Amino acid sequence: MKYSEFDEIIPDLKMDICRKAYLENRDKIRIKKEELVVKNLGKIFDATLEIGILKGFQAMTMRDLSRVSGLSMGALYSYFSSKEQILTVYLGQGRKIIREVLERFIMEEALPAERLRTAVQVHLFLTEKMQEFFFFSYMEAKNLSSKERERSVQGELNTEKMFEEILVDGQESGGFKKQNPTLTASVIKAMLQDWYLKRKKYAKRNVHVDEYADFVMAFITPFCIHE
Amino acid sequence: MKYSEFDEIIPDLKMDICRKAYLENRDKIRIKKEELVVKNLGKIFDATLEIGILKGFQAMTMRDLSRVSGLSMGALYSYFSSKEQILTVYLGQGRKIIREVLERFIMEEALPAERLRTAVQVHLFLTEKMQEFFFFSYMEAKNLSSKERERSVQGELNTEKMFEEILVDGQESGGFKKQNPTLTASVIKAMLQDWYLKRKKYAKRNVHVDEYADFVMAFITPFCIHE
DNA sequence: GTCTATACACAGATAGAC
DNA sequence: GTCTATCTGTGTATAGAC
Repeated sequence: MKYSEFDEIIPDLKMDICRKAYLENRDKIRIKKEELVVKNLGKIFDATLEIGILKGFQAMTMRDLSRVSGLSMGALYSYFSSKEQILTVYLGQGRKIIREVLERFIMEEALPAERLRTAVQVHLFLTEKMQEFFFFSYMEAKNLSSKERERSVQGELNTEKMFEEILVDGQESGGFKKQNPTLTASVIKAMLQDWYLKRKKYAKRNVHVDEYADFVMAFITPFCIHE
Repeated sequence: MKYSEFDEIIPDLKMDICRKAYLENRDKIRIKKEELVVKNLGKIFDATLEIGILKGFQAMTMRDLSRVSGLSMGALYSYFSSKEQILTVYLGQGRKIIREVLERFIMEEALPAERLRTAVQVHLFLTEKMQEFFFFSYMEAKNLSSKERERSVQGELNTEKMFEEILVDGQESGGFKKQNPTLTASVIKAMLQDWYLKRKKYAKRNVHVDEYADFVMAFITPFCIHE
């Protein structure tokens, strides 16, 4: 699969986050017209991401957010009861959407070697599509409440677990070399994270996500798979 | 080399940072007794690191810093003229010390394969020894002034460049497989960064830094070196 | 539903006593 | 050199007009 194909298949994730955020927080949001809420949540989340990436969530003021989103301070507080809640809801819903997409794509493949390739590709393609969100999410995880932070860490561990299972499966059903699957999954994940944490570096070097995916596969193959 | 050996050879880096910070900022620091300044800079930097890791530098207040460091607000401001300056001086001096140590250890080796192993080990050992500093430095780089942030990015690129040079050298003088040295250096660095960014995860799994170093070498060897 | 104006708390920074 | 007390700006959050 190429990124261009993936990009066409995948739905509008931004809007999904907003709609899900509305549905799960209807009781807390004072505004009632669904269309309006979804539209304004979009403005709020976009602005949060933009400012948050630039100077961090803590340093973002509600006045900043008001200015960039185009909503007044008063309006913002009829969607969220606190600044902290914006972060919690945004990152929480994003995490759910991401998990859904990852699971949907990766479950399709049967052979371990193909599942490994697909997992690497889908992970990279998804982080390419939502690079800013992933970056922001990574950097701001520590500012979440301990309960939410725990969930965030767990989400990362699940991704790693998925790679570990593919590796164990490959070792058992043949074709994969014997190695420590936990550590291997861990460093594969580190390579994938570099793509969204250092996006600008790769852009400057004109490395396309398809090229990076191929490279990562070429790198891990001689260690993981008999040839 | 084992981490335990490295740990014994290496000087007291914390104190080096404080002493260097004093020497380069004598004009800006209102206190004049060297011994006293170095001691109090130690308290200030330790407290900054402790609070900064917990909730981020932006969220740390000068009152927090006063409480944890044991110095009054007034005293803090006779060492630094602003909160921002504490970050700039601390990260800047840390970066210099780190570069010195890296260069000193890695220049010793002659053969590319040995230099690669040493570079991996020294990098991991250094980040193990100063894990909190590296973590903090990574997370707070975006809060630096644009000039200082540029230096920070450049520091990372230099590390990568070092790996790239070892790889190119190995390819030219034989023994290393032909591959893209820039991308290879990039993912090696990603694996090394994971060690200090996810320190707690590895601690929970009882993975020692020596084991991780061996694993990283085992992982990159079949891709980089003819066997 | 959205706005402006404002309350109130707390941040960074400084003055001046000791 | 270090402290306490205090100034002043800015932050989050709300009240109430439209």
